[in-house]
Amino acid sequence: MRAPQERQARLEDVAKAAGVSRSTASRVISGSGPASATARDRVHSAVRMLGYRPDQAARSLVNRSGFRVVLAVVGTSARVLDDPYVHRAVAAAATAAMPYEVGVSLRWLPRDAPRLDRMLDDRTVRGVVLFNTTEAALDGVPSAFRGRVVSIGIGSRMVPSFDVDNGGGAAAVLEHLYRAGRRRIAMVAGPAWMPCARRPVEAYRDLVNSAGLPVRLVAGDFSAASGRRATGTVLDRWPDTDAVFGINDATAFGALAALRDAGRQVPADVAVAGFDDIGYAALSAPALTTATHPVERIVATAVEAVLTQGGVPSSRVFPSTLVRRDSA
Amino acid sequence: MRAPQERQARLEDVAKAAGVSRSTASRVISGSGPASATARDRVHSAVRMLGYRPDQAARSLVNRSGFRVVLAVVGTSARVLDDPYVHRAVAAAATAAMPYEVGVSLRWLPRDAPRLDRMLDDRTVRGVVLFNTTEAALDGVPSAFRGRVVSIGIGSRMVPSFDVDNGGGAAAVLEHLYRAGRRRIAMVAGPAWMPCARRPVEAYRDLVNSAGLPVRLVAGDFSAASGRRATGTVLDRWPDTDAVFGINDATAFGALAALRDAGRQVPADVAVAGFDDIGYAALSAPALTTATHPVERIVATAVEAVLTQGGVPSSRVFPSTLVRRDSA
DNA sequence: ATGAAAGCGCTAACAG
DNA sequence: CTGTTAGCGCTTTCAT
Repeated sequence: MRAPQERQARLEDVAKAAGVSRSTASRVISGSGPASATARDRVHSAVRMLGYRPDQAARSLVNRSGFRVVLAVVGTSARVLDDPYVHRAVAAAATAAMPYEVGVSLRWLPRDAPRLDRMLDDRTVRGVVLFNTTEAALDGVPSAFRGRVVSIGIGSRMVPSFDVDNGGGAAAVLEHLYRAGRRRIAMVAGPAWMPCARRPVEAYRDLVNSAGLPVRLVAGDFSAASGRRATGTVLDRWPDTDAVFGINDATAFGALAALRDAGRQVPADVAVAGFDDIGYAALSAPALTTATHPVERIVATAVEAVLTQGGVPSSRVFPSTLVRRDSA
Repeated sequence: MRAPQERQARLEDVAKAAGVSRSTASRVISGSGPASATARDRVHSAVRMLGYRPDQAARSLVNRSGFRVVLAVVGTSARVLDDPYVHRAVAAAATAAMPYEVGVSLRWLPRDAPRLDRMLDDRTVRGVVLFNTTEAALDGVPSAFRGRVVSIGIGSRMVPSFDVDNGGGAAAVLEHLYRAGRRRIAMVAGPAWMPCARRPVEAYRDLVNSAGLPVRLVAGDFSAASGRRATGTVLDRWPDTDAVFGINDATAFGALAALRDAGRQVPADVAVAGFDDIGYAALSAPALTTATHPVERIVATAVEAVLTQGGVPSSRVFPSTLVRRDSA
């Protein structure tokens, strides 16, 4: 309802309109400190009347609070930032942070030296969202920063975790393969150092152990190229493999390519399944069987947790469900 | 070289160390206003000595400059933000903006009412990068904001443009199809309202006109689903089509799926080509022939242009080159 | 060319 | 519960 061409209302304008002091107005608006019910009402309606929006720069200055969220991706090289999964996450974060009037930055955190403290004592940084984090990186979070760091992946006492139930999702995929009669199932895993790739591997071990199947495990790096390479290795070492489970969809696409190169029919000769259910999964030839990964919701929740200093954020696991298509 | 556990140096510390006043130090550091050579040297070395970094919040407050870059994507619905192309762009922007200590926000701009002014008088916004913009949206940029708005796509006198040479890239792809003997080439275009999809269509018209080929043009919306649908339409209307050119790779993947459904061999019966050279282009069956689109470089250049208020940014066109694979 | 002084808009003691 | 006062760190007139 504010006249369009006027100068932005300041706190002082609100206070004047409400007939209170700046301090009272500030207390009401920021929700910290006491205020009478009447003062509260009058300030709130003045805010609405004037279309007042607090100046974030001024707030940052006095609170030393920072005005951007950093997505810190742990990895062995800066190329981890090229991953479509990371891209989706950044877009989701930038969208989720929009209403808070804070921006998002993207940064590679070297696995060998995940120096989080340097990032956290940067006054421009309001919070950090960790990706693919390791125990070492989590241990490097000083307790003074509790609540300003969250993790998409494993967490710690200090750092709440927001993650997909990739153990459950992987189990669902593997069970599907098993029920379809597959008995010589290979898995292309992620890098061994990556904690978030562990639960799917555990799900795989659980299945092969309990069903008495052979273990056929090869490491990849989440990329399609590595899926292709690793699947080549699988076919060399265990030519009678009848299913390949990729740690993610990109890996599975690489598997499809390798099987095509080798002249194997999918799913007739070899079934293939992935994880994530990215857009292209419905378009590959054959369309990819996989499990869902609600990246957007997870990231949005994590970003809001780090931005909402109010409630202490608590960890949360997001379900993953099987998506049956043609490849398995 | 600064001791790690000390409080961040302020401008006052620098001034003291350099033996000058805060004003002089400020002038030297921000590079505006006069300063003697000696003062300059002393301030610069004090900065280095103390590891001084200006407090962006304080700067924002006094300069009213803003501390985030908004990527504004024009489209008919908020789902335009789901596009992988947009995701890559956001990630690239967040990376490019990192050293400037500013974050990135992502926002949908309704095609019907691209209200840019609301965004530009938001004090938290340092600059805006437009995506898929229309002439109407560009006309809505007040001249007061010259230099604070750049466009990935078409530009205007007020708004510099950074874009791939998609006309040239499309021409290269089409020429490749023609040289391979294709004479009944269909194109799946983008939405008619989208200016950035026009030049490839012009390239298509140029080829069919000059070579006397039939015009087979169907609209899509950049999605794989639309590519699949549109290719179905093409096959219905012109069953003897021997090539399909998609406005982007996603569209081309949809075309591959449609042709598979229809039992056509690619490239034997029908050649398929796309545009963008995204990661999966090398993995589809068959691998997709396409043209490059250096999104990361384009976005990084645009973001730096909007952040570097110094030089008036000038428009720039980035080359696109043919990538021959198996589908055409 | 340089320094003193006055804010940018907000929050947080501290009295009342 | 409320108002007064003093800054947060920086830039920028305005004298000198």
